[in-house]
Amino acid sequence: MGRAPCCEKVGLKRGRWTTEEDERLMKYIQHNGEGSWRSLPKNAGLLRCGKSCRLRWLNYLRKDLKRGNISADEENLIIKLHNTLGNRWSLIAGHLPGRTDNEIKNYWNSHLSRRIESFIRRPSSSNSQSLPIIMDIAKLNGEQKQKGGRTSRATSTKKKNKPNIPKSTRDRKASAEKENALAYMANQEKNMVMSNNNLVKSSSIIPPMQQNNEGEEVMTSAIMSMDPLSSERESVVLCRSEER
DNA sequence: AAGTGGCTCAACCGCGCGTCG
DNA sequence: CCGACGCGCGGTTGAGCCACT
Repeated sequence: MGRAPCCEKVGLKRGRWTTEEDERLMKYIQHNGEGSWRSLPKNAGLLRCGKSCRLRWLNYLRKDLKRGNISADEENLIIKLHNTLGNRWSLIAGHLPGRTDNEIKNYWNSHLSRRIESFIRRPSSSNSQSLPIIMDIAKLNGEQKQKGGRTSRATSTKKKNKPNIPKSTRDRKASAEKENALAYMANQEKNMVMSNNNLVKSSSIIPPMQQNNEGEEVMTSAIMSMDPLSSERESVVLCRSEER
């Protein structure tokens, strides 16, 4: 049983888009507007899945897209937003005009996460460009689920049929390194909370969501900055997310 | 020059949510 | 109320490029 596929995949084209397909899609949307993605390919004469058309339009063909490198300002904003929003790339993208969620997600995975990992691996290095370590108390408490709204894929029960087994030795190595890094980060984060018990008595005491003066629920998170010249924790700031 | 590994990013996949009949 | 449908989202994949040996 299960859910019907989003579209009939038999006979549909996949992979890279050709310029001809791009033009066809752009022309169609210019005349008919966005939406109705399911019927769009048929109406536009494209041998593509509706989803594929939507993705191509949103991530590549839209006029308001900003191409080129992510600026330092944008990068800082991404880091800040990722702290408050987590892996909610579409929300983060909403704060960065002309950038797509896919672009930000890729940038995070290929640039920023690696930089954060490498910084943590060398906490006493003299790298003054190092990023602040940003962490979320809710995650330490094992409370990753957000309240209401769309649930994060990370928390969903996925991979029933597809165990995450890397195929090549290269992939296995990368996977193992990533796991080591994540375990290390988790350990570091726990130590941070424990070693700053003036502010955080115990991660289990601080609720992941707290109420503000208006009675609204807000997420509490801790931003910990580390002096690159010292292995000591320099400061700990409790902050609240802007919106939830 | 050929082989290998690392990186980037466009595209795909699968699932959750909102809407509608 | 319930199920089907369409959309949107986040995670993952893999082709292509580049650097290094």
